[in-house]
Amino acid sequence: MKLTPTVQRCILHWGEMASRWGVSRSVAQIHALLFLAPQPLTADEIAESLSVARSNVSVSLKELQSWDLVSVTHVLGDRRDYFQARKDIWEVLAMIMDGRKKREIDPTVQTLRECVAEGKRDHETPEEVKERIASMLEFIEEVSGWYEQIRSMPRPTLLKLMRMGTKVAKVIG
Amino acid sequence: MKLTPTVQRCILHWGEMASRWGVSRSVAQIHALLFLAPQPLTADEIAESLSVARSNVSVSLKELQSWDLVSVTHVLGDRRDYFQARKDIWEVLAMIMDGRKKREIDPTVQTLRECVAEGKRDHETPEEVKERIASMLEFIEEVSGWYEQIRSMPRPTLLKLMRMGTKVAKVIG
DNA sequence: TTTAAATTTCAGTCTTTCCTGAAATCACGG
DNA sequence: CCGTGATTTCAGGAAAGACTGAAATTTAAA
Repeated sequence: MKLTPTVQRCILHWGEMASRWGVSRSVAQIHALLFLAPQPLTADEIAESLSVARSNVSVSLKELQSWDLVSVTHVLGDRRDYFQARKDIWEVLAMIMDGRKKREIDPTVQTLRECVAEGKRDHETPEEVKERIASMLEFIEEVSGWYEQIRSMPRPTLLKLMRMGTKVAKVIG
Repeated sequence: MKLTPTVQRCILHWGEMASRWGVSRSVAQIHALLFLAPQPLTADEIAESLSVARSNVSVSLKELQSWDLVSVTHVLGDRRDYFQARKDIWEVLAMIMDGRKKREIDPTVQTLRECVAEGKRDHETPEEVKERIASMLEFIEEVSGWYEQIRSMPRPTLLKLMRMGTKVAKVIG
């Protein structure tokens, strides 16, 4: 399947951004392709469109599925898997944030908790340093908690809030 | 300068997280070290504490300075540069977000705008795809705009808002 | 079953990024 | 303006990560 120059450009840019965020280029490009694609695609179509190895597509799709960004569908009378991406951008963002929280933030909170606990019986680390570690933990926990709350809000409410911008500040006085 | 096990653990964990976010391990470790350090450190002290090459420290410090996370100070009668990191975690987060917005989000908006413009005279890309690109652009612009607003709020207001959590929703009814 | 298509695994290779150490440059006191 | 110590630059090496292609496995139709 041949990509139009406009689509190519989006996919290429997406791939470049990805590497800056610790995501492999293939994964990002495949995600971009599926996000833009009007219909679900087979792994072979993806491999051909992006000129990457079929096996790479397989691994990358597994990765995208683990992030809940891509799912599999089937076509009657066709054994091949067809892949489609979430199309709702808000959902996409939520999936990515949930994933990063689970994979990076939560383990960091865990480690910091252990460091703080360790600090209790550690007499070589200066108090000031221990306090900074503790306040870092507190900070991450606070932001995490806020994220959970935001996450639980119905989308229209969140949108309304966002669109109020700084005006919410006036309401809460 | 010898690091205590607790401090080492924090620095090591920070370094590991960094690579998942597209930041080099050295940069992250140096940042962690300076963030925890009670006093400013010289480049040599940093190199020794973390067992990395002096030149690596130099480059990494430049990187951290470009993010406005680290600054230079001097000690009377000492020619060497002393480095210190921002200690206010909220400020640290703000610097990182500002930096990523400037380096990744803004160029992405630029590219998407060009893609949308290109789409006007492009007749091979399906309408549906063009629309998805346009809505992606709109989405990023909306979130960016919201970020700018939040960014302009005084910290106490932001904190109050955050701590209200889902309760703000009730206020705006 | 058997067979063939579809998919996945994985060892090896390639790329990219990071880091080092030597040399160059800079900065300041004498 | 020379010399010493501090800092930076940069070419090359090392490490990490990504990608490929062949072989193995799975799947389902015949």
